[in-house]
Amino acid sequence: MLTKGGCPKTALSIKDALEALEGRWKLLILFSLSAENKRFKQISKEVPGITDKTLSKELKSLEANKLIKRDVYNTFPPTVEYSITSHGKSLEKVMEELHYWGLLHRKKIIGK
Amino acid sequence: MLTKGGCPKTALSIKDALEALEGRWKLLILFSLSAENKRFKQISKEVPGITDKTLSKELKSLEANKLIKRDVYNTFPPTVEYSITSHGKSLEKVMEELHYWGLLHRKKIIGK
DNA sequence: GATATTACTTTCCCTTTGGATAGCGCTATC
DNA sequence: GATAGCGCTATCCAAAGGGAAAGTAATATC
Repeated sequence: MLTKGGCPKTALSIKDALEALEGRWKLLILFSLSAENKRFKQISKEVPGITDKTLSKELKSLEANKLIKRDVYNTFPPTVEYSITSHGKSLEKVMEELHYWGLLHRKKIIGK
Repeated sequence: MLTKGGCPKTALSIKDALEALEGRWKLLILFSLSAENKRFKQISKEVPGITDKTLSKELKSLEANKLIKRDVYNTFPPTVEYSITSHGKSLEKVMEELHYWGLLHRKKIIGK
């Protein structure tokens, strides 16, 4: 195990990560954007249960942390395209591990 | 990339994982317990900022998901020992990846 | 007999979150 | 000229979350 259990410095960096990703939406939004660039409405359709207000807030937070990029095109009706940044892509492994663990967890606890 | 971006089934398992781990405390508690078994007060000291009420609630949720185990010894004052289960240990890789990403994120965004 | 100890639970209260709904600005379509 | 489309923002209000502080049980210690 590379991650030393209980080490305070390690705990701090885990805390940093959790703060940037807090809530139940951010990783799901990032995951949806990791497939392809999307517009606001598209994301809201692909992330079930999220409201416009919350989505708008989450997107701002993700942008502030440079995990996604926002491009506005001067058209009508407005076109706003969101894309994942390289920093956002660096979360791929985290999402992968979460994915594997989620499967395991469902088998073990949820879906018995 | 093994995790296919945008795949709905993958998104579902990520959602499962997020639901079991939601909030900013659970992973930190698990991380602290991954070093050694601990009692209530010890945990509350090692997870800075958490209140008794919240810790109590989080521990219950972790136990319900079989991520930790709770052992009560019939002593006075009471002794209650918490330990991580094998299912909890299966989160090691998630924590590792979060740790690495947290370091990266701090370098890139927080600590400039 | 006052105090400390542990692992909580309870109460009070304030802040944050989150849903529902409506609206705006401009164009194209019916 | 009514309506739909997009990407939000604003408002209102109910519900949930979370902190502070005190209480409890039984024993040991001073």
